[in-house]
This record gives sequence, structure tokens and C-alpha cells, in this order.
Amino acid sequence: MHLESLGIFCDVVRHQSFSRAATMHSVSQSAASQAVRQIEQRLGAQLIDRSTRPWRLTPEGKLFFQGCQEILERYHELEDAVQRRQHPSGYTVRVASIYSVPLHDLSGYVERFQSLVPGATVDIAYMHPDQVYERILDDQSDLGLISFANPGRGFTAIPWKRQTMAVACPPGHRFARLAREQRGVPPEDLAGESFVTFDRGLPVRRQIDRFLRKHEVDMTVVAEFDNIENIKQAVEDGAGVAILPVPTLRQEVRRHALVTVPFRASADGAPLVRPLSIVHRRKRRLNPAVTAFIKLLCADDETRDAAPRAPAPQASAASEVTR
Amino acid sequence: MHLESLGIFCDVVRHQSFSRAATMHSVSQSAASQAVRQIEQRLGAQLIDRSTRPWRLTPEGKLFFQGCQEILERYHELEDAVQRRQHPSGYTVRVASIYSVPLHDLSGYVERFQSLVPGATVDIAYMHPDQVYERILDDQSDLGLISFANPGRGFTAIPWKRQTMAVACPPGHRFARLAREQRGVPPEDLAGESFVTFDRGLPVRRQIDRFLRKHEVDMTVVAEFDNIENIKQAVEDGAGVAILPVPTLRQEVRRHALVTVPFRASADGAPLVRPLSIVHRRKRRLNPAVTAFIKLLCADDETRDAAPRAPAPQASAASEVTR
DNA sequence: TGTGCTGCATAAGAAAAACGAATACTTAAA
DNA sequence: TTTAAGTATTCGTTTTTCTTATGCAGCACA
Repeated sequence: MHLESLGIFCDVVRHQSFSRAATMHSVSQSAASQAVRQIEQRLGAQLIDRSTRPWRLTPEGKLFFQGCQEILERYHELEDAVQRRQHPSGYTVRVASIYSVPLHDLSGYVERFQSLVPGATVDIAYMHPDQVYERILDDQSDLGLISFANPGRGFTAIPWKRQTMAVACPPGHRFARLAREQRGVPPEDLAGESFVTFDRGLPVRRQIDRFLRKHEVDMTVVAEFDNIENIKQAVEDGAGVAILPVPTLRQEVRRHALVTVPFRASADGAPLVRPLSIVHRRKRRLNPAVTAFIKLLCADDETRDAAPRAPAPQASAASEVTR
Repeated sequence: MHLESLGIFCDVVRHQSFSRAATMHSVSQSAASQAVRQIEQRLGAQLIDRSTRPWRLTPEGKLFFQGCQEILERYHELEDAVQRRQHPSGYTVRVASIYSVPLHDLSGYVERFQSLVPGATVDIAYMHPDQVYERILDDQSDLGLISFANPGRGFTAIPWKRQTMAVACPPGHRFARLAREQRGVPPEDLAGESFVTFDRGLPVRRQIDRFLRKHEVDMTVVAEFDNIENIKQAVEDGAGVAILPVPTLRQEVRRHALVTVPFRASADGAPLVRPLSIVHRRKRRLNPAVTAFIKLLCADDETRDAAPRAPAPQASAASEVTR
């Protein structure tokens, strides 16, 4: 019997819902249903009486649920105990992040985390997306923060933030007036502008190009960089305009070096967002500090920079990062 | 984490041996090795220090081992508790057997079992092999006793006995003298005999045919039956000779209705044996009484009717029934 | 009485994991 | 050294598990 299945069963019971339990475990509703059925088959006993609505636990189900809870708790404690024995000096959470995750945001988290889990330390290293993956695979980092996570090959991606993207231009640019007047720029108006953007091959570039193609906008790419800092610098220097995640522009906007011009919402299209994900190695025990840190990061992800999520046809926590 | 893997780890520790633990769990040594490694990877900790010979548990391993033992025990108790709640009146072991498993043998087992596990009852039903599979799939029986178990599609087969097969003929037959003189008959001498045998399509028939083909023996099939009783009857009636498992002939030999003539051992070939297996649904919790009954059946399987087993290149409890 | 909605089950195909056979490797004993 | 025993590893296959798509039942609401 798979402990994960027992965990799903327990959450199904606790939340009185297969779908919710499924989401919590990052699997589809179907998988949760099958997991519970598998347990029932193995035991040769109904655990859940589905004939009534809402469904109820059978006596066997109640018994099994209580037992499972305890067993799971014990097992997790056991894993923690092994971890503690390995790192008697306390936990370190090693984070590998892409450059463009606002340091500002993270340092806030780190402070809160260290007061929450005393004795824990957080190491954050900034690097190129590919290196983030590498470091996680090599077990040099516990967590990675990246955009457009691709879930293949042994990673689990937890959706984190969705940063709205907007046009960045120098304060003297004709778009800047729109921003001052609290108006957005229609994507079409970008046509013909000089454009500073990301390297081809970065997922964010593909996302932007798709957006522009959809709105039939043709721009002149005057420079490409593999990181946001360089792009911002080029725009400041008057090389052209750029499309960047809003939160990454905070500094420059504050010191009036750049202006953010949001896109005017158009009826037909999804807004341009950059999804950030927390990734970690699959099938890997995360030590308690890491789990706590993830929880902290996710705790308020809905509250800022959040764009409405595209409702998936069926609940699946992973679905939004798989495409 | 798979509870089965934890079980393998515990047995590895208990027996200080991957291979033995593997056999106990009916998997290959490779699988056991991989299971333990998987646990280690998930924990990110060495459980076993392989640098010394014999290997030893690391401190983490010791800790984890103790925890696992308890967790597994608890889980098994939990499953049993669910079973008990379902069948409060006590356990019944429902056995489906092919016709030709000597009733005599089984009734002995049943008696011993009932004194061993008071309150348990054993239901034995005899039927055609196909029905045995059916009944197990339909959950009408807990265990099946069949020959030439084919492990495909959701069954687990536990090797049980290996019955040596021999020629059965009427006492007046020319072969009968060989038996009285304690000599065997060379397979070749069967050529030209009238032959009463099993239906085409039964695995035992294929096995016999293969044996005869190997020894280049050509016999005249005068009758085919789907069960041993009919074959024995036909041979008694003088229809010809048959090749049957020795233990199934006990009755007839005792009352001098038939004579068993063993094959003369030939250098080149494996002796003709009929493997009997205990079969049950895979991935299915067996209630404690069933487990106890299996244990009882297997306890002395080596001691009688046993032919030497072909040593497998690598230990695998299932290998001998898979072909 | 329909009509849409929500939540679970089921089917089928795709993806991932587990497994076994063969083989390499490692160490202890001969 | 060689041999033998026991474990790790590799690779291809089989089995399992998961997702997507769809079905189906009850419920709310018109």
C-alpha cells in the first residue's frame, strides 16, 4: 500500500471531498478517486458509502481513517527524526532563484521565516534558470524559484505567483503619458516601437511573442538579453520599450527611471502574465524547514500580483504549469 | 513511500541480507536493492553503510528500522481490525481447488489448521481450473489450488508442490513388471502405446506433449479427458496407459487397480513434474486465517512428493511458475 | 419538468514506475 | 590470485498509475 494513497484517503475524509483532497496532493480528481478505490479493493471493504449524498464513512472507513491518521503522522515523524539526526545543527533551506525574483519580496519572506522557525537559516542564490534546475538535481539546493516551470524529468512544480506583465518605457516616451493618465496602452499601439526583450529560447520570450502575434503587432527587436536587469538598463538608456513583469520594475519606477504602462484589457485575450513556480525534486523528502518555507511562500500568493487564474476543466494543481 | 518497500527494508535488516529479504517478498534481489536505495534517496540519508563487509546499519538506519517495524506492525493490525469488523463471526478460508489435488492431503491440512486457528473454518470446492481463476477473481474464493499456474492478470502464485509424474497402467500391462522389479520405464518405450491423456488446452497436456516430443515418442491417443478421474477410469478399463502425477494414483495403487511405473531417469532431460501452486488475487489483503492457512500448506511442501528444484540463476520465488 | 451545475466514477490512452535478467563490481576466503 | 558470494547497476519490458475526456447522478433553480 502506498502511503501517499493513505494520505489522499485521509484528506478526502477530512475535507469531505475527493476533488479538494486531489488538489492538495497535486493530482487529478480522477487519481484521488482511483486511489481510494484501490484501498477499498485491497481491504475488500467499503470505506465510503457513496449511496447517500453527501457520502459518509462506513464504520470500517471510520476505523481505517483513524488508524491511517496515526500511522501517517508517525511515519512523518520518523522521517523528520532521521532528518534531525542527519543535521543536528539545525536546518538550512537552500534556495536557487532566477535573477528576476524581486529580492525585496524574498528578503521579507526570509525575515518572517526565521522568526517563525527559529534556528533555521535560508540561503538564496540567484542564477540562470538552467542552473536552477541543475542545482536542484545535484541536490545543491532544496528549492528553486523559476518562471514558466516545466514539470518534466523529476521535478515537482508548485504554482506560486502570477506576475502581470506591462510595458516599460523611459519617462519621456509617448506611452508615459498614458500611464500618468491612468490609462493602459492597447497592444496594437506597440507596432513599430523599438523593442528590448529576452533571449530567444527563454520561455518568457516565447510567451511574449505569442501574445504579440495574437494581437498582430510587429515590433523592431533592437536588443535581446537573458536577464531582466540588462533589459531595464537598455530601456533606461533609451534603446526602446520592453515588456516586463510589473513587480520587477518597482525600483526603477520609484526613482522615476522607468514608467510602467499596463496593457489596456482587450476582450478577446488573456492578460500577459509570468507564472512563477516553486520547484523541488520529486520523490524526495523535504525537511520540515523547507516545507515550512514553502508554506510561507504560498500563504499569501493570492494576495498580490495575482491575476485571475484560468479555471481548469478539471481540478489539477499541476495543470497550469504544464502548458 | 510504498509500505512494501519499508517491509523489504525491515527484512533486509532483520536477515542481514538483501537476497533473502527479496525471496521473502517474492521479488528479485535487484528489486530489493532498488527498494532500499529508493528509500535512502527519498530520505536523503544512508541507511546502510555498504563500505564494510558485512554491511551495517548507520545510526539513521537503525532509527528508521525501529520506526518502520512499528509502523508496519500498526498498519497490519489496522488492516486486520478492518477485516474483523467486516467478519465479526470469525474467519472462513474459501479454497477453490482443481479436482486432482488429493482430497486426502487437504483434509489432513484442514484438521491441523482448525486446531491451530480455533474458530476458523475451511471451505474447499473442487472444480475446473478455469473456474478456479474465475472464482478468485469474483472474490468467491480466497485461495486457489491449481497446476501450472499462469501468473498473468492479477494473480499471485505461490509455488506449492511439485508432483512427479509417472506412467499409470493396468496391473496386467507389460510395464507393470518393470514396476514390480523396481525399475523404471525409459520414455522411449512408450512408443506405440495406446494413450489416455488430458484435453488439449490444459497446461498439463502441453507439458506432457513437450516431454514426449523431446524424447521423440509417438503414441496413439485413444481418449482425452479434462480430469484425472476419467483418465484413471479409462486406464483401469484397459483403454491404454496414461501419464499422471504419482500422488493422484495412491488410491488405485493401493487397491491394485493400477500400477505406477516411474520413468527411468535419463541424463538429458528434466523429470516430468506437475507444479502445484497456491494462487490468490494480487494486491489484495488476505485475512489472517488465509495467511495462516497458506503458511500451513507451505510449511512442509519440501518434505513430500518433492522433486529437486531447478536452481534459478538468481533467487526469485516466482520464477518457477512463470514458464 | 427541464436545465445547468457540481462532484464523483469510469474508460482509454499516455506517462511513469517497478520489475527481472543479465552483468559488473566488490570483498572475503581459499 | 582465483573463486565464490552477495550486492549494485543497466537496460528493456511489463505493470501500474495518472490524466484527459466523458458519463452519470443528485441538486438548485427556473
